[in-house]
Amino acid sequence: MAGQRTILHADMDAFYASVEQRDRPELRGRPVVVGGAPEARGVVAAASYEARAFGVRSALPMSRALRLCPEAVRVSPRFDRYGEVSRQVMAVFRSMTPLIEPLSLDEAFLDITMQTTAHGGAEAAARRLKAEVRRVTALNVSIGGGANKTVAKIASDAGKPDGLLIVAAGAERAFLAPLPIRALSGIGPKAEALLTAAGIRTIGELAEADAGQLERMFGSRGVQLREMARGIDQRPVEPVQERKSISAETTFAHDVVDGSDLRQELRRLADEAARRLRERRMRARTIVLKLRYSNFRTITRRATRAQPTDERDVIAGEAERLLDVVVEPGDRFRLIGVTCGHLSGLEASGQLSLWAPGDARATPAGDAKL
DNA sequence: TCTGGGGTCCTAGGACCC
DNA sequence: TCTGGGGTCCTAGGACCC
Repeated sequence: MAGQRTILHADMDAFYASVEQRDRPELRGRPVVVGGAPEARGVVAAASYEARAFGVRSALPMSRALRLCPEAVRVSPRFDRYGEVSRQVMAVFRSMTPLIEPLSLDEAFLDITMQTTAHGGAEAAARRLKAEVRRVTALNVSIGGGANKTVAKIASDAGKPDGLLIVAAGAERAFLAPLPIRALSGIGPKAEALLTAAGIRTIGELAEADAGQLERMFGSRGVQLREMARGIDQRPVEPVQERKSISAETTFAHDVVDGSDLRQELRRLADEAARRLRERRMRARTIVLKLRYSNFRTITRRATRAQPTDERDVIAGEAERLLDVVVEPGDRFRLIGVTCGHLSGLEASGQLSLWAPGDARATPAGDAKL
């Protein structure tokens, strides 16, 4: 049995919106919404706390967000910029422990089990991290801590914004019990609806639920969910994770019927995917074409090749072949995309290559997945 | 109100082999 | 005349996360 661990979950507050407010002082104190234009069918990628007061949330259609909050300033995302700031933040985390697992540009797990004593406890360590992130980036980070990932993650959410909440050893189950099931990572709209229909609304009720019933509802995941609800979670913090796919997709501002328009965008996406494959010194064996019809029905079609590739023309050719099989005259599409999967490093496909820092999702440079 | 773009993981069925 | 079991690879769709 592993001993008691100390896991932190660090999560930047309203990250993209906060970076914009920091970089553009005229935006401070105002509702800021980062995301695509409403005319281009954009959605909200991040909303400042001023905007959240109007009910604006991530993933909301931008048209609706701006109706909820007409005085909001919409800002197009600058992912390169967020990436730069992310690297600074991850470097701060890494200065405390090498055991960090980035989950996105603005979020990471840290295993500080070995550092806790030296820092005078988990709370002191978290306080130090918050101060250092603020010093380096002038941004706020919320930190949650506890015996495992589930507890740490929910604790960081519970403390937001600018939060710091450490759940004491032994108090996990009592901490989780009153919270809604939706607070658990892994329970989305569908699972929530199923559980609610079964009379299960809180994490505490999930912890007490019948194992057989959960297994019928969710398969093997059902029992895992109940364990999480009981505050039990042995998943390690994994600093290095292999990238499994690279994708590029476009939602058209207006539905597309014309085949040559589809083809043109598809070639552009293939080019983009190929470029990113080469950047990471990787090759793909599977090419996946993704199409979303105007009625939102989404299909995928894939082709697996004997040899991995990073060539634009090969990727485009496979994707176009799949497109020809699927598209019927008169079909209307709102999205087209390409995914390259079944990835291998160059050395695995017969070429000499040194270890490439871009290969892993988490790297020493703090390159979170983009 | 009309739904992004980047990902991960899981399930289930079919082909094929021994 | 009826019909194994295990393993691997592949495909399509869906739930979920940030």
